[in-house]
Amino acid sequence: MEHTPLTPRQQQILDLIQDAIARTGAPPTRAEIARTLGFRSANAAEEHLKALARKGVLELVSGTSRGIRLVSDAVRHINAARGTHFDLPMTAMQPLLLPLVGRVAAGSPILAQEHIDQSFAVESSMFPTKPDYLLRVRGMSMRDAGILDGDLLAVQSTRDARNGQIVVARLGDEVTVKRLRKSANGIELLPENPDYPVIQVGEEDNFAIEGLAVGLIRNSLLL
Amino acid sequence: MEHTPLTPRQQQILDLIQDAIARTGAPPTRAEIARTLGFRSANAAEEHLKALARKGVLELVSGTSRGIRLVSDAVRHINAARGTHFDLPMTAMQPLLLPLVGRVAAGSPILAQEHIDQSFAVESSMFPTKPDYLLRVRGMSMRDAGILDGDLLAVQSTRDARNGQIVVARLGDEVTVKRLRKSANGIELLPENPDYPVIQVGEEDNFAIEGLAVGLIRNSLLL
DNA sequence: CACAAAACTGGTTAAAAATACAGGTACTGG
DNA sequence: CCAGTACCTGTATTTTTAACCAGTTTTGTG
Repeated sequence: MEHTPLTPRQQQILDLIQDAIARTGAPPTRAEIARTLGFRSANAAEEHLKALARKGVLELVSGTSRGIRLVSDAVRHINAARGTHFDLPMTAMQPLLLPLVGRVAAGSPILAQEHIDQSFAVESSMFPTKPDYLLRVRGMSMRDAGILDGDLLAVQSTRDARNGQIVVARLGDEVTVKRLRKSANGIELLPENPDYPVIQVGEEDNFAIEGLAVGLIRNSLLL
Repeated sequence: MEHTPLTPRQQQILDLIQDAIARTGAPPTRAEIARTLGFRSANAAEEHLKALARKGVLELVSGTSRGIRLVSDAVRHINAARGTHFDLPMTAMQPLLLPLVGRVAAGSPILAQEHIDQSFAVESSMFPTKPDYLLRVRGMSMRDAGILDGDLLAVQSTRDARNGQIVVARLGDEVTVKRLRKSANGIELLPENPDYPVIQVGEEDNFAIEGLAVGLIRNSLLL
């Protein structure tokens, strides 16, 4: 059952399906195909799928959503997806594996246990300074600095921060992210949200700077 | 993510999902899970999925059929390891080289030329959906969503966005980042900053969704 | 030119699917 | 004993999706 060659358009549809599977883990719907290619009707996609099914490169499972099965023969390089991204030779980058440590208190500080959820590989050149770990931010006390609940803060372990920098600070057993202010009166930790109080650091507070915020990653942007 | 171990039942659900993907090429629906395990209500499956999502072994894509995404095994295995940071086994990660395209207008939109400044390698599992490029955000129109001037927005090229998602949209020659609102009255682009106006999309506006914001990287945090 | 296949637009309909809500049982740690 | 969690049943509602029908435009070919 040697297949009739595919038309360019049909090949495009097939590539799109492979790409969707690679991206999302599931085949696309008719409507998604149509939208991606700019069709104004899902029926255009439907007919293409039927044509591809007739030619034997895929199989349609009737009545089930996303019921498109690629026939194994059509297993080709998934990388020939979209021109915009491509895989990187393994040797080309210098990855750091940064542990993601448990959620930090950011509001009225909650204790943060040093529990490593998982790790992320990031390129060492991604941030101006090499971070040592990622910290999941809890709370909205730094909202106006664009640091939101759930964000991953890239932190460099250091005891040495300058005035005005955003730091990870420990107060007793609790860890918090704040802007540092050193003045004649002593040290203050400033939230970036008027709903939260400024923290005055006392002598007996068991205070320490744990690290310096050097970057931020947000992966919870999608609804 | 063995921080919370799975219950036997939850492990069973997870195995079932992997099996379904292996056999049919797509994740199962709630009803299919329920049927396979003999549940009389699909809601039982729904709740198991939510529990698994809370424990981080999978992700649920809201509103889409079969919207179950398994978090890559590789990532989970790495998590068992500890230490501050260390080099990554070559096989363990799948790096993407994302081009950083020129600045986007975010305020009163300025045109954005598609000029690739440089590229960044990121781990494909860093964001819930695979991005295609990074876009440097210009302006403060999305300030209250925590997207600031200079941030790198991870964008997936797609024409297909849901109501309320943050999109990269083109209006004529200009590119802008806004929250999408689709209603009976038509399409609106909402800024997340009261100082900026809501954009009503007209029929003749040469409007198109360029992509979907899936994540954010800020490397300008250091003073 | 004539004609067919390919490639669509536009609309309809019924099934499939997600998802919320309101319960109900069994077990477990404090 | 109580609260919390895991694990379910059953019902309901709204989207999403597949699938079909009836046309139109484009394109290649004899």
